[in-house]
Amino acid sequence: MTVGTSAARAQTRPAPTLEEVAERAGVSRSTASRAINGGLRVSPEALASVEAAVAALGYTPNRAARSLVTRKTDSIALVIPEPDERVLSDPFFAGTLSGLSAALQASDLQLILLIARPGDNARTLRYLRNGHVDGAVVVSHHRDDSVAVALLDARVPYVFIGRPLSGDRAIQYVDVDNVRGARLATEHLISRGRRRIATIAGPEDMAAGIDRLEGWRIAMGASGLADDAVVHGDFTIEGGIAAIRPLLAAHPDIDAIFVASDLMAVGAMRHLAELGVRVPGDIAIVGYDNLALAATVQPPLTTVVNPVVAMAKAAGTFLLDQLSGSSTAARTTIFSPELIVRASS
Amino acid sequence: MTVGTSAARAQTRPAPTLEEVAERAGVSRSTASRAINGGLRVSPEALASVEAAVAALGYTPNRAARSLVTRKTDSIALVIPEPDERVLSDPFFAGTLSGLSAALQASDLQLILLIARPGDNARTLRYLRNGHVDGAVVVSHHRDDSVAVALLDARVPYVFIGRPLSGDRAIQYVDVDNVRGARLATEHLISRGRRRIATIAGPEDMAAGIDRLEGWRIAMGASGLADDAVVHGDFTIEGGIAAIRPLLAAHPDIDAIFVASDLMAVGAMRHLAELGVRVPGDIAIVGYDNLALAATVQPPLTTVVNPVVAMAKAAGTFLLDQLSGSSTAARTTIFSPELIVRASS
DNA sequence: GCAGAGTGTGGGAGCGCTCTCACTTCGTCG
DNA sequence: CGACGAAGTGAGAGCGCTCCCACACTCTGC
Repeated sequence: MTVGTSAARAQTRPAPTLEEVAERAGVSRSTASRAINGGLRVSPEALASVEAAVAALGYTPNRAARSLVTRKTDSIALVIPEPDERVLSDPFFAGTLSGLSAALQASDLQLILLIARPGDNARTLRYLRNGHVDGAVVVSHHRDDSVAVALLDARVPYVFIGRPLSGDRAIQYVDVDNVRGARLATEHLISRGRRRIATIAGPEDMAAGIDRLEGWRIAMGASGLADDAVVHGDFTIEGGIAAIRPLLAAHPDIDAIFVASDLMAVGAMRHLAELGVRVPGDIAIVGYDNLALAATVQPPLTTVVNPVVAMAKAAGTFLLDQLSGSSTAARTTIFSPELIVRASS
Repeated sequence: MTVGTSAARAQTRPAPTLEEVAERAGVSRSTASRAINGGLRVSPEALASVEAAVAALGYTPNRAARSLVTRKTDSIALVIPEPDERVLSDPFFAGTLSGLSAALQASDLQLILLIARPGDNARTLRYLRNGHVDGAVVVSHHRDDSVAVALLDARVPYVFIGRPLSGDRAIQYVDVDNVRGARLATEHLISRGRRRIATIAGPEDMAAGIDRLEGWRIAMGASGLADDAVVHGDFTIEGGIAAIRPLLAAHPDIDAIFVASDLMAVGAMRHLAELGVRVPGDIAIVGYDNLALAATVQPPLTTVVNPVVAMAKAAGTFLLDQLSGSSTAARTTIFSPELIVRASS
């Protein structure tokens, strides 16, 4: 009987190596390796006995050793600039994670969360370019993402989720057509007979903010309506609440508001209710994003679908394609927005 | 002039190695390694010249090579059982991530998101125990987390966030005292003169659901009040909405509800409003979690603070301690809940 | 004066894996 | 029937790093 078989030695018992698997299977390390990695050029018998040995030993390839020779890490980074609560508590973030992990499920890639601290961009970039990850998905938020350009130079496969704003170079991204979404929303209000349509726009340093404002302007201009009733918010409920008072003060005659995010729309509706303004009776409201919230507020909110999960999934799939080499062409995918009409308009 | 210096060769230019750093610094690989890893037993001159070489070359140690010999991966996993939207879109999840990444900021540890697919537990466990990560933080949700026990056996340092339900063995976790929180909430309602206090409890297979129900029972029992008005929800808005009708049908005389989550409380309040029931006039409401939402609904919701970020931070710090060897004793940390009184009660 | 401790340094082994290459054993065709 | 390719295999090198060890060399104290 062996001494200290389980308790005493458990903490130091090393993970089984390929060598051990090979020995147990009665083949060479080379054959064992081939058997494990797809089984090409391996006889059925050898394959079977290696598989049995793997199962018996509970073998998992040592990622570090493999990575050292293949120069791949089997992991990709989800880069999140600005680790403030704004990003993480953002409802989109959860969707991004869902979609991305769904896309990665079939593959053996690990998802590494790379939270880029504001000041420490250099560190993040160094990490990305020195071969620690095989690819990167960047959640784009603000204008100054120097990450983008650096990624291009580093030749690391990447995709942005959301059009990055940093300049002129061709960057691969997945996004939804926010201009068109805002146009749909605004045209819907116009078709309902509204004429004095204001907008609570998003931040001016975010692509979604800019594009949705532009879509509203285009729709208003196309119908010959004035596009002067604009106030900016920060995409939060509080921002929506805060926007209402100045908007009504400057434009008391408005009969509809296109709000660039559901959260802001909810805030706006709440404040309007307090002021005794009826929705949609006095003012019709259309939001954006189609959060779960939109269906459950009173009145249910007309809104534009923001297909975050699908976008993230597409980003993941695209990255996978790049990594497998089946697609090397730069590509951007633009999803189509969809209007969901509910009682608020 | 060299041919193809940047464009042509950029994509294949290998990352600088320690060997190159050493050569450039005029020292041996050993000395360079020592200089990079803390600088012990290295002369100031050697240290300086290595540092200069590192900067000049933009050197980053190859993690795989290092990991191969040190048998550490410098990464920890955040394990998330059940990758359905329930978990990821959970507001706590964002908080967990925030807290954890805050705790890890100072260290060089990478955060790997390990999303455990329901059926594929074996794969997750194998990943965890075969040395792919140095430690794990597990977001505990449901009763059957076999992950817990396996982690114990695997001797991988770990912490659970939220008390795991899987059985009798001593498991290290960080949690908030949900029993006490529920008691605080219920006692508050009693002190306000309410006597027929119902509860919308959480799922019976989650620690938070169980504990908050128990806290309510204890408080009710201590005051000699009947603890029969119980209905279960799933911690979502929809769950709160759905709970109201059966609750009122079975107990039409209730004058208060302790709702085990803010989301359910919001749903409940919304449905009560539709039924013409006044809050807090007819029925007082207390929620749980203190989400941002709680402060902005009408009426603002009395609730109990659930310090998710702090808990995650504590979990991260604890894990760090374990990894550095400064603390090996099993430990559980229980945070104190705090009642926030607003207009709904 | 010299043993002993302490300090800085370089050489070399080896972590666990993949991959190239050489080898054997077939089947198949001219 | 010899030549050739294809298929299956194993030996060996080496990825970039850390760490052990041997080797100088300097400094102390008797």
